[in-house]
Amino acid sequence: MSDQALRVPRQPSRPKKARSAERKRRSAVPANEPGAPISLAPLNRLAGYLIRQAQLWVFQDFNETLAPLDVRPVQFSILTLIGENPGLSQMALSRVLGIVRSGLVPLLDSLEGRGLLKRSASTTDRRSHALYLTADGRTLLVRANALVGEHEERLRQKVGPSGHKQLLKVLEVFGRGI
Amino acid sequence: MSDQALRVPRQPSRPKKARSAERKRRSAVPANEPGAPISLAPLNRLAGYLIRQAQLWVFQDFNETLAPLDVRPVQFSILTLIGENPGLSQMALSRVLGIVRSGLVPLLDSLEGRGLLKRSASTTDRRSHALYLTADGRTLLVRANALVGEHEERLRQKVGPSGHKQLLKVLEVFGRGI
DNA sequence: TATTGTTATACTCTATAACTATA
DNA sequence: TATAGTTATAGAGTATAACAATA
Repeated sequence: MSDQALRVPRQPSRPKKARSAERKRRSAVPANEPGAPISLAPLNRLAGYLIRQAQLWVFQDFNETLAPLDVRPVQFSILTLIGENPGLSQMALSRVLGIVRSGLVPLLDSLEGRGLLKRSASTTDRRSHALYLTADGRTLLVRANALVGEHEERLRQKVGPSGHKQLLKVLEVFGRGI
Repeated sequence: MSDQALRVPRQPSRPKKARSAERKRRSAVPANEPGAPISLAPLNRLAGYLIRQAQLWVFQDFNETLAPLDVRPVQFSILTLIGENPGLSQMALSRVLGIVRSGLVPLLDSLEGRGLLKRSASTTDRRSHALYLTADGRTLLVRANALVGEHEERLRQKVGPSGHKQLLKVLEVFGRGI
Protein backbone atom coordinates (compact mmCIF):
# COMPACT_ATOMS: atom_id res chain seq x y z
CA MET A 1 0.00 0.00 0.00
CA SER A 2 3.04 2.28 0.17
CA ASP A 3 4.78 1.71 -3.15
CA GLN A 4 2.57 3.55 -5.56
CA ALA A 5 5.05 3.43 -8.43
CA LEU A 6 4.51 -0.29 -8.95
CA ARG A 7 0.83 0.14 -9.68
CA VAL A 8 -0.57 0.07 -13.16
CA PRO A 9 -3.76 2.10 -13.71
CA ARG A 10 -6.70 -0.06 -14.67
CA GLN A 11 -8.93 0.33 -17.64
CA PRO A 12 -12.18 1.94 -16.47
CA SER A 13 -15.08 -0.46 -16.95
CA ARG A 14 -17.17 2.13 -18.80
CA PRO A 15 -16.11 4.82 -21.26
CA LYS A 16 -15.99 8.22 -19.64
CA LYS A 17 -17.77 10.12 -22.36
CA ALA A 18 -20.94 8.05 -21.93
CA ARG A 19 -21.41 9.38 -18.42
CA SER A 20 -21.81 13.04 -19.16
CA ALA A 21 -24.42 12.24 -21.79
CA GLU A 22 -26.36 10.28 -19.20
CA ARG A 23 -27.03 13.31 -16.99
CA LYS A 24 -27.93 16.23 -19.13
CA ARG A 25 -31.03 18.10 -18.06
CA ARG A 26 -32.37 18.13 -14.52
CA SER A 27 -35.69 19.79 -13.91
CA ALA A 28 -36.55 20.85 -10.37
CA VAL A 29 -39.17 18.49 -8.92
CA PRO A 30 -40.27 18.17 -5.27
CA ALA A 31 -38.19 15.47 -3.58
CA ASN A 32 -39.01 13.29 -0.62
CA GLU A 33 -38.04 14.65 2.77
CA PRO A 34 -34.59 13.49 3.88
CA GLY A 35 -35.79 11.83 7.07
CA ALA A 36 -38.93 10.31 5.59
CA PRO A 37 -39.44 6.56 6.09
CA ILE A 38 -38.61 4.41 3.07
CA SER A 39 -41.00 1.72 1.94
CA LEU A 40 -39.45 -1.68 1.23
CA ALA A 41 -42.74 -3.54 1.34
CA PRO A 42 -42.71 -5.06 -2.17
CA LEU A 43 -39.19 -6.44 -1.75
CA ASN A 44 -39.74 -7.83 1.72
CA ARG A 45 -42.55 -10.02 0.36
CA LEU A 46 -40.17 -11.82 -2.01
CA ALA A 47 -38.52 -14.91 -0.56
CA GLY A 48 -35.64 -14.48 -3.01
CA TYR A 49 -34.94 -10.98 -1.70
CA LEU A 50 -35.02 -12.18 1.91
CA ILE A 51 -32.70 -15.07 1.07
CA ARG A 52 -30.26 -12.55 -0.43
CA GLN A 53 -30.45 -10.29 2.63
CA ALA A 54 -29.97 -13.30 4.91
CA GLN A 55 -26.93 -14.37 2.89
CA LEU A 56 -25.39 -10.90 3.22
CA TRP A 57 -25.86 -11.09 6.99
CA VAL A 58 -24.35 -14.59 7.05
CA PHE A 59 -21.24 -13.58 5.10
CA GLN A 60 -20.71 -10.45 7.18
CA ASP A 61 -21.03 -12.30 10.47
CA PHE A 62 -18.94 -15.22 9.16
CA ASN A 63 -16.14 -12.89 8.08
CA GLU A 64 -16.17 -10.97 11.36
CA THR A 65 -16.18 -14.19 13.36
CA LEU A 66 -13.45 -15.89 11.34
CA ALA A 67 -11.33 -12.72 10.97
CA PRO A 68 -8.76 -13.90 13.56
CA LEU A 69 -8.02 -16.88 11.29
CA ASP A 70 -8.36 -14.91 8.03
CA VAL A 71 -10.67 -17.51 6.52
CA ARG A 72 -13.39 -16.58 3.99
CA PRO A 73 -16.50 -18.72 3.47
CA VAL A 74 -15.20 -20.30 0.27
CA GLN A 75 -11.86 -21.04 1.93
CA PHE A 76 -13.64 -22.76 4.79
CA SER A 77 -15.63 -24.82 2.29
CA ILE A 78 -12.45 -25.84 0.47
CA LEU A 79 -10.64 -26.86 3.65
CA THR A 80 -13.69 -28.76 4.89
CA LEU A 81 -14.18 -30.61 1.62
CA ILE A 82 -10.51 -31.61 1.37
CA GLY A 83 -10.55 -32.65 5.01
CA GLU A 84 -13.58 -34.85 4.38
CA ASN A 85 -12.35 -36.14 1.03
CA PRO A 86 -8.55 -36.41 1.12
CA GLY A 87 -6.97 -36.81 -2.30
CA LEU A 88 -9.76 -34.87 -4.00
CA SER A 89 -8.84 -33.55 -7.44
CA GLN A 90 -9.18 -29.90 -8.41
CA MET A 91 -11.78 -30.79 -11.03
CA ALA A 92 -13.94 -32.63 -8.52
CA LEU A 93 -13.57 -29.77 -6.06
CA SER A 94 -14.47 -27.15 -8.64
CA ARG A 95 -17.56 -29.11 -9.65
CA VAL A 96 -18.79 -29.44 -6.08
CA LEU A 97 -18.12 -25.77 -5.33
CA GLY A 98 -19.72 -24.61 -8.56
CA ILE A 99 -16.52 -22.75 -9.47
CA VAL A 100 -14.85 -23.10 -12.86
CA ARG A 101 -11.50 -24.85 -12.54
CA SER A 102 -9.52 -21.76 -13.51
CA GLY A 103 -11.11 -19.80 -10.67
CA LEU A 104 -10.00 -22.40 -8.19
CA VAL A 105 -6.29 -21.94 -8.95
CA PRO A 106 -5.64 -18.67 -7.07
CA LEU A 107 -7.74 -19.90 -4.14
CA LEU A 108 -5.62 -23.05 -3.83
CA ASP A 109 -2.43 -21.04 -4.45
CA SER A 110 -3.28 -18.87 -1.47
CA LEU A 111 -4.13 -21.76 0.86
CA GLU A 112 -1.10 -23.75 -0.27
CA GLY A 113 1.09 -20.66 0.19
CA ARG A 114 -0.16 -20.43 3.77
CA GLY A 115 0.84 -24.04 4.27
CA LEU A 116 -2.70 -25.24 4.91
CA LEU A 117 -2.95 -27.74 2.07
CA LYS A 118 -0.72 -29.39 -0.49
CA ARG A 119 -1.10 -30.45 -4.07
CA SER A 120 0.28 -33.97 -4.36
CA ALA A 121 0.86 -35.92 -7.54
CA SER A 122 -1.96 -38.30 -8.28
CA THR A 123 -0.90 -41.92 -8.57
CA THR A 124 -3.52 -42.69 -11.18
CA ASP A 125 -3.49 -39.65 -13.48
CA ARG A 126 -0.39 -37.54 -13.92
CA ARG A 127 -2.48 -34.62 -15.18
CA SER A 128 -4.35 -34.19 -11.92
CA HIS A 129 -3.40 -33.18 -8.40
CA ALA A 130 -4.53 -34.90 -5.25
CA LEU A 131 -5.38 -32.35 -2.54
CA TYR A 132 -4.55 -32.94 1.11
CA LEU A 133 -4.62 -30.86 4.26
CA THR A 134 -1.31 -30.31 6.00
CA ALA A 135 -0.99 -30.67 9.76
CA ASP A 136 -1.30 -26.88 9.98
CA GLY A 137 -4.41 -27.08 7.80
CA ARG A 138 -6.02 -29.64 10.08
CA THR A 139 -5.17 -27.55 13.14
CA LEU A 140 -6.62 -24.42 11.59
CA LEU A 141 -9.75 -26.28 10.50
CA VAL A 142 -10.38 -27.38 14.08
CA ARG A 143 -10.14 -23.78 15.25
CA ALA A 144 -12.25 -22.60 12.33
CA ASN A 145 -14.95 -25.13 13.15
CA ALA A 146 -15.16 -23.75 16.68
CA LEU A 147 -15.64 -20.22 15.36
CA VAL A 148 -18.12 -21.38 12.73
CA GLY A 149 -20.06 -22.95 15.60
CA GLU A 150 -20.21 -19.54 17.27
CA HIS A 151 -21.35 -17.99 14.02
CA GLU A 152 -24.03 -20.63 13.53
CA GLU A 153 -25.20 -20.03 17.09
CA ARG A 154 -25.57 -16.32 16.36
CA LEU A 155 -27.64 -17.19 13.31
CA ARG A 156 -29.80 -19.46 15.46
CA GLN A 157 -30.39 -16.59 17.88
CA LYS A 158 -31.23 -14.28 14.97
CA VAL A 159 -33.97 -16.52 13.52
CA GLY A 160 -34.94 -18.40 16.68
CA PRO A 161 -34.34 -22.09 17.43
CA SER A 162 -37.43 -23.29 15.57
CA GLY A 163 -36.68 -20.98 12.65
CA HIS A 164 -33.18 -22.42 12.49
CA LYS A 165 -34.54 -25.96 12.37
CA GLN A 166 -36.98 -24.97 9.65
CA LEU A 167 -34.21 -23.39 7.60
CA LEU A 168 -32.12 -26.57 7.72
CA LYS A 169 -35.11 -28.59 6.53
CA VAL A 170 -36.54 -26.20 3.93
CA LEU A 171 -33.19 -25.31 2.38
CA GLU A 172 -31.94 -28.92 2.36
CA VAL A 173 -32.99 -29.06 -1.30
CA PHE A 174 -30.25 -26.58 -2.19
CA GLY A 175 -27.43 -28.55 -0.57
CA ARG A 176 -25.31 -30.22 -3.18
CA GLY A 177 -24.90 -33.79 -2.01
CA ILE A 178 -23.15 -35.94 -4.58
CA MET B 1 -14.25 -7.16 -28.63
CA SER B 2 -12.39 -6.63 -31.91
CA ASP B 3 -10.07 -3.72 -31.24
CA GLN B 4 -7.31 -5.25 -29.20
CA ALA B 5 -5.00 -2.26 -29.45
CA LEU B 6 -7.19 -0.17 -27.15
CA ARG B 7 -6.88 -2.60 -24.29
CA VAL B 8 -4.63 -2.00 -21.34
CA PRO B 9 -3.25 -5.11 -19.65
CA ARG B 10 -4.44 -5.44 -16.09
CA GLN B 11 -2.30 -5.76 -13.03
CA PRO B 12 -2.39 -9.40 -11.93
CA SER B 13 -3.96 -9.63 -8.50
CA ARG B 14 -1.04 -11.64 -7.15
CA PRO B 15 2.67 -11.45 -7.91
CA LYS B 16 3.71 -14.21 -10.30
CA LYS B 17 6.82 -15.26 -8.44
CA ALA B 18 4.81 -16.31 -5.39
CA ARG B 19 3.05 -19.00 -7.39
CA SER B 20 6.02 -21.14 -8.31
CA ALA B 21 7.17 -21.16 -4.70
CA GLU B 22 3.78 -22.41 -3.65
CA ARG B 23 4.00 -25.67 -5.56
CA LYS B 24 7.47 -27.06 -5.05
CA ARG B 25 7.60 -30.70 -4.04
CA ARG B 26 4.86 -33.18 -4.74
CA SER B 27 5.18 -36.60 -3.19
CA ALA B 28 3.12 -39.40 -4.69
CA VAL B 29 0.24 -40.24 -2.34
CA PRO B 30 -2.78 -42.41 -3.08
CA ALA B 31 -5.63 -40.21 -4.30
CA ASN B 32 -9.35 -40.74 -4.16
CA GLU B 33 -10.87 -42.52 -7.11
CA PRO B 34 -12.13 -40.12 -9.79
CA GLY B 35 -15.73 -41.38 -9.68
CA ALA B 36 -15.89 -41.73 -5.91
CA PRO B 37 -18.78 -39.95 -4.13
CA ILE B 38 -17.84 -36.72 -2.38
CA SER B 39 -18.97 -36.06 1.16
CA LEU B 40 -20.52 -32.66 1.80
CA ALA B 41 -22.14 -33.68 5.06
CA PRO B 42 -20.47 -31.13 7.38
CA LEU B 43 -21.37 -28.21 5.12
CA ASN B 44 -24.97 -29.29 4.51
CA ARG B 45 -25.60 -29.15 8.25
CA LEU B 46 -24.78 -25.44 8.39
CA ALA B 47 -27.75 -23.13 7.82
CA GLY B 48 -25.39 -20.42 6.61
CA TYR B 49 -24.04 -22.71 3.88
CA LEU B 50 -27.55 -23.67 2.79
CA ILE B 51 -28.59 -20.00 2.71
CA ARG B 52 -25.63 -19.29 0.44
CA GLN B 53 -26.49 -22.19 -1.88
CA ALA B 54 -30.12 -21.06 -1.97
CA GLN B 55 -29.04 -17.52 -2.82
CA LEU B 56 -26.91 -18.79 -5.72
CA TRP B 57 -29.93 -20.66 -7.07
CA VAL B 58 -32.12 -17.57 -6.63
CA PHE B 59 -29.73 -15.29 -8.53
CA GLN B 60 -29.25 -17.79 -11.33
CA ASP B 61 -32.97 -18.33 -11.79
CA PHE B 62 -33.67 -14.61 -11.43
CA ASN B 63 -31.11 -13.72 -14.09
CA GLU B 64 -32.38 -16.38 -16.49
CA THR B 65 -35.98 -15.30 -15.96
CA LEU B 66 -35.31 -11.56 -16.27
CA ALA B 67 -32.82 -11.97 -19.14
CA PRO B 68 -35.33 -10.71 -21.76
CA LEU B 69 -35.46 -7.40 -19.89
CA ASP B 70 -31.74 -7.35 -19.01
CA VAL B 71 -32.45 -6.59 -15.36
CA ARG B 72 -30.16 -7.83 -12.56
CA PRO B 73 -31.40 -8.32 -8.99
CA VAL B 74 -29.86 -5.07 -7.73
CA GLN B 75 -31.32 -3.16 -10.69
CA PHE B 76 -34.76 -4.55 -9.90
CA SER B 77 -34.34 -3.48 -6.27
CA ILE B 78 -33.34 0.03 -7.33
CA LEU B 79 -36.27 0.44 -9.72
CA THR B 80 -38.69 -0.95 -7.14
CA LEU B 81 -37.42 1.32 -4.37
CA ILE B 82 -37.55 4.44 -6.55
CA GLY B 83 -41.01 3.45 -7.77
CA GLU B 84 -42.19 3.08 -4.18
CA ASN B 85 -40.36 6.16 -2.92
CA PRO B 86 -40.26 8.78 -5.69
CA GLY B 87 -37.78 11.56 -5.07
CA LEU B 88 -35.48 9.28 -3.09
CA SER B 89 -31.92 10.61 -2.75
CA GLN B 90 -28.86 8.59 -3.73
CA MET B 91 -27.65 8.59 -0.13
CA ALA B 92 -30.95 7.19 1.14
CA LEU B 93 -30.96 4.58 -1.61
CA SER B 94 -27.38 3.53 -0.93
CA ARG B 95 -28.13 3.15 2.78
CA VAL B 96 -31.17 0.97 2.16
CA LEU B 97 -29.34 -1.19 -0.39
CA GLY B 98 -26.27 -1.50 1.80
CA ILE B 99 -24.12 -0.16 -1.05
CA VAL B 100 -21.61 2.65 -0.53
CA ARG B 101 -22.69 5.78 -2.37
CA SER B 102 -19.79 5.64 -4.84
CA GLY B 103 -20.84 2.15 -5.87
CA LEU B 104 -24.31 3.37 -6.69
CA VAL B 105 -23.13 5.87 -9.32
CA PRO B 106 -22.40 3.45 -12.20
CA LEU B 107 -25.60 1.52 -11.44
CA LEU B 108 -27.69 4.71 -11.72
CA ASP B 109 -25.67 5.86 -14.75
CA SER B 110 -26.62 2.65 -16.53
CA LEU B 111 -30.31 2.81 -15.65
CA GLU B 112 -30.49 6.52 -16.47
CA GLY B 113 -28.66 5.86 -19.76
CA ARG B 114 -31.34 3.31 -20.61
CA GLY B 115 -33.97 5.95 -19.93
CA LEU B 116 -35.52 4.07 -17.02
CA LEU B 117 -34.98 6.71 -14.34
CA LYS B 118 -33.89 10.30 -14.03
CA ARG B 119 -31.87 12.31 -11.57
CA SER B 120 -33.76 15.51 -10.85
CA ALA B 121 -32.52 18.48 -8.88
CA SER B 122 -33.71 18.41 -5.29
CA THR B 123 -35.70 21.48 -4.27
CA THR B 124 -34.44 21.36 -0.70
CA ASP B 125 -30.76 20.50 -1.03
CA ARG B 126 -28.81 21.45 -4.10
CA ARG B 127 -26.16 18.85 -3.30
CA SER B 128 -28.54 15.91 -3.68
CA HIS B 129 -30.48 14.37 -6.54
CA ALA B 130 -34.11 13.29 -6.40
CA LEU B 131 -34.60 9.98 -8.21
CA TYR B 132 -37.71 9.28 -10.28
CA LEU B 133 -38.78 6.56 -12.68
CA THR B 134 -39.50 7.62 -16.24
CA ALA B 135 -42.56 6.38 -18.10
CA ASP B 136 -40.31 3.74 -19.70
CA GLY B 137 -39.03 2.82 -16.27
CA ARG B 138 -42.56 2.30 -14.94
CA THR B 139 -43.48 0.21 -17.98
CA LEU B 140 -40.42 -1.97 -17.60
CA LEU B 141 -41.04 -2.39 -13.89
CA VAL B 142 -44.53 -3.74 -14.60
CA ARG B 143 -43.09 -6.31 -16.98
CA ALA B 144 -40.27 -7.11 -14.56
CA ASN B 145 -42.75 -7.71 -11.76
CA ALA B 146 -44.58 -10.26 -13.90
CA LEU B 147 -41.34 -12.15 -14.55
CA VAL B 148 -40.29 -11.89 -10.89
CA GLY B 149 -43.63 -13.48 -10.09
CA GLU B 150 -42.73 -16.42 -12.31
CA HIS B 151 -39.34 -16.65 -10.64
CA GLU B 152 -40.91 -16.59 -7.18
CA GLU B 153 -43.33 -19.31 -8.25
CA ARG B 154 -40.40 -21.49 -9.33
CA LEU B 155 -38.81 -20.94 -5.93
CA ARG B 156 -42.11 -21.94 -4.28
CA GLN B 157 -42.11 -25.16 -6.30
CA LYS B 158 -38.50 -25.80 -5.34
CA VAL B 159 -39.07 -25.58 -1.56
CA GLY B 160 -42.77 -26.47 -1.47
CA PRO B 161 -45.67 -24.17 -0.58
CA SER B 162 -45.29 -24.63 3.18
CA GLY B 163 -41.52 -24.23 2.92
CA HIS B 164 -42.04 -20.99 1.02
CA LYS B 165 -44.37 -19.66 3.71
CA GLN B 166 -41.86 -20.65 6.39
CA LEU B 167 -39.05 -18.86 4.55
CA LEU B 168 -41.03 -15.61 4.36
CA LYS B 169 -41.70 -15.79 8.08
CA VAL B 170 -38.30 -17.00 9.31
CA LEU B 171 -36.26 -14.67 7.11
CA GLU B 172 -38.47 -11.64 7.82
CA VAL B 173 -35.91 -10.58 10.40
CA PHE B 174 -33.37 -9.91 7.63
CA GLY B 175 -35.66 -7.60 5.64
CA ARG B 176 -34.51 -4.04 6.05
CA GLY B 177 -37.68 -2.12 6.83
CA ILE B 178 -36.95 1.48 7.70
C1' DT C 1 -16.62 21.40 9.26
C1' DA C 2 -19.78 18.03 7.39
C1' DT C 3 -22.43 15.95 3.61
C1' DT C 4 -23.75 14.62 -1.46
C1' DG C 5 -22.42 13.02 -5.58
C1' DT C 6 -18.49 11.90 -8.33
C1' DT C 7 -13.98 10.08 -9.87
C1' DA C 8 -10.02 7.25 -9.46
C1' DT C 9 -8.27 3.31 -7.74
C1' DA C 10 -7.85 -1.50 -6.37
C1' DC C 11 -9.18 -6.08 -4.69
C1' DT C 12 -12.22 -10.05 -5.14
C1' DC C 13 -15.10 -13.05 -7.65
C1' DT C 14 -16.57 -14.99 -11.82
C1' DA C 15 -16.20 -16.40 -16.59
C1' DT C 16 -13.98 -17.57 -21.21
C1' DA C 17 -10.27 -18.79 -24.25
C1' DA C 18 -5.99 -20.71 -25.06
C1' DC C 19 -1.95 -23.16 -23.66
C1' DT C 20 0.80 -27.43 -21.72
C1' DA C 21 0.95 -32.01 -20.29
C1' DT C 22 -1.05 -35.75 -20.19
C1' DA C 23 -4.88 -39.39 -21.25
C1' DT D 1 -9.48 -35.96 -29.52
C1' DA D 2 -10.44 -35.09 -24.80
C1' DT D 3 -9.22 -33.80 -20.03
C1' DA D 4 -6.55 -31.44 -15.81
C1' DG D 5 -4.34 -27.62 -14.45
C1' DT D 6 -2.67 -23.09 -15.58
C1' DT D 7 -2.40 -18.40 -17.51
C1' DA D 8 -4.19 -14.26 -19.47
C1' DT D 9 -7.89 -11.55 -19.95
C1' DA D 10 -12.26 -9.17 -19.02
C1' DG D 11 -16.35 -7.78 -16.51
C1' DA D 12 -19.09 -7.21 -12.24
C1' DG D 13 -19.29 -6.12 -7.49
C1' DT D 14 -17.49 -3.80 -3.63
C1' DA D 15 -14.46 -0.88 -0.93
C1' DT D 16 -11.63 3.49 0.25
C1' DA D 17 -9.75 8.08 -0.56
C1' DA D 18 -10.07 12.48 -2.39
C1' DC D 19 -12.34 16.13 -4.78
C1' DA D 20 -16.03 19.98 -5.92
C1' DA D 21 -20.23 21.90 -4.72
C1' DT D 22 -23.10 22.83 -1.15
C1' DA D 23 -24.86 22.75 3.66
